[in-house]
Amino acid sequence: MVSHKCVEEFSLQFPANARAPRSSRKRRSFKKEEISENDKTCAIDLLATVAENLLSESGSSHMAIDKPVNGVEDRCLVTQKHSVKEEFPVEDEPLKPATLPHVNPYQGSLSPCGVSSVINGKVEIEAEGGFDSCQADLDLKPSIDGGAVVLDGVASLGGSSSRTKVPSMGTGASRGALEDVNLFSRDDDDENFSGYICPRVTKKSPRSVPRIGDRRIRKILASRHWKGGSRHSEAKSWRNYYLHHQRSYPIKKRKYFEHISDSVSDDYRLRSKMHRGSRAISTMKGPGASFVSSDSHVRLRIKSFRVPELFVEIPETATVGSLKRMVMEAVSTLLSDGHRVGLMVQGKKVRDDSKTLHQTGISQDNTHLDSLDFSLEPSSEAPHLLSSNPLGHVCEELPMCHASDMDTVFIKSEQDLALFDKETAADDAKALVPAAALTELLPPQPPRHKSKQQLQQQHQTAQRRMRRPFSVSEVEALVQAVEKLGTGRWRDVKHSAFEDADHRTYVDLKDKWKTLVHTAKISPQQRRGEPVPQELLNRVLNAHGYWSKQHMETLALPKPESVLLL
DNA sequence: TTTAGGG
DNA sequence: CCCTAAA
Repeated sequence: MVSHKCVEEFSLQFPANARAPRSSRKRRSFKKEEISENDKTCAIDLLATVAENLLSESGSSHMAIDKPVNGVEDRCLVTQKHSVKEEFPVEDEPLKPATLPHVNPYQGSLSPCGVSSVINGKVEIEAEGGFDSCQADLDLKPSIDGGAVVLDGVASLGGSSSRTKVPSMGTGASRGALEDVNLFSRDDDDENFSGYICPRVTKKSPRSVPRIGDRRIRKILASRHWKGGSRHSEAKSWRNYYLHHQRSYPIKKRKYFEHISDSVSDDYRLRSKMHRGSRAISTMKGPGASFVSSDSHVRLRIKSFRVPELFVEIPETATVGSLKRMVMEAVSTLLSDGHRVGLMVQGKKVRDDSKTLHQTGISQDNTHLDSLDFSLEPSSEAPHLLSSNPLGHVCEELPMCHASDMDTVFIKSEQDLALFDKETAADDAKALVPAAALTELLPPQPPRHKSKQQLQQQHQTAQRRMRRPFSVSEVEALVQAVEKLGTGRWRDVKHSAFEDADHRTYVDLKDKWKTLVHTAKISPQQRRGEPVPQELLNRVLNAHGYWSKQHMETLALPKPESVLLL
């Protein structure tokens, strides 16, 4: 009948392989590249460890070194009195009473930048925070005292924006260390504030002295790294992973930032706690919004268990889903795999990702902000994400939101806080929302180390696909297929005419048809891009009209035969 | 997963 | 192209 006639009318040649598996949409592939994490060294860690060991032997010290039980918050404390208290995470293996210093679990990643030298047992470090010209000076003076070495630490940090005293960290200017710096630095971070306090060589105290101590330390470090590497193998338990990454995190920096936060605004402060064994990995509440703005932006700070705090600025009109994705993107790059972000507002889980933040109650002018919790939830379906992604890269590589939707998207690490505050203080147009913290992860499975390229790949996957305008021949094939199959069978169209075009999904074809119809309806002057032959557009119009009528009739007369029979 | 539509 | 509600 009609349909038959239609087929006749639009009968065209089609590929014979019209039968194809339903799932033609190919996932974007990922390239892989190995990246070594074992090229990190840090002399200061060694120093600290040396001190620790020596102190443990002597029991005499001016620098208190405690060993809490894998405390996250308790890693290092800074007093306001120019004294430094260091706390080290617990080692997996008990420290051996060795005469040689052990490398402490911070390993190289703790302070990846800066230079120090060991000169006759004296270490001098000047660190620049890169934060409003803050500078930190740390003078460690090991001395022999009855067979015990005492490290006398004095640290101070001064700056216009903060007078907080913090210990500076980091030495070891090895290549690997510098690479780490880059890894954690934003490219546009002129001040090289890379998630750590980055000590640097003081101009007034040039280091041209032999580095016997350094060399020794590095050697030990290297061996330790080797050991550590073996432990990073598959057999490594999650706990090990957890601890390892806890160590890897620039603890000093984090503390530093907390301190800064406190000094800048107590509203930023967040408390975290560990919920080992709990399913919802962690949540953390913060007090209410700090700033209220007029441009309907909500700025969130998310404090992760392992990474410096993140800032998320996102329009209220953005969806919860995009917020979640942003958070997930940022966090997942630092985590292993298999997690997704959950969001709770005032204790209620927000499941509808399509809601806007404003609808959800996440807005600058309500009180829900004090009960905004993010959580990490194991997700079996979640794609494998990076186990460790430099935060700075997260900042740049988070274009998962439509540009049109996201006028401003920030995910900032805390080192930017000061600058940020300064910027916003001027126009006072932003809301700062303390966000929840991700304190602990529940690893569904051992983490996988992701490569640099995977990082880039993730970046790419977060982006919109490359634009690939349809060629005339593609349009021709599409028109042909639609003429034959109709406008409601895009999967068939795909398999009929675009079976081998992996980059053309049936959604793409449907969209293209949509635009073709539109193009055909508008005047040629209004058309853009490669001109489609008018002949093809006419066919588009024809087929569109025809199949539209078909659909209409199908809806109007679902059962014409039965009607006739009646 | 596919379809249908809005963004 | 993306995102999603529905089917």
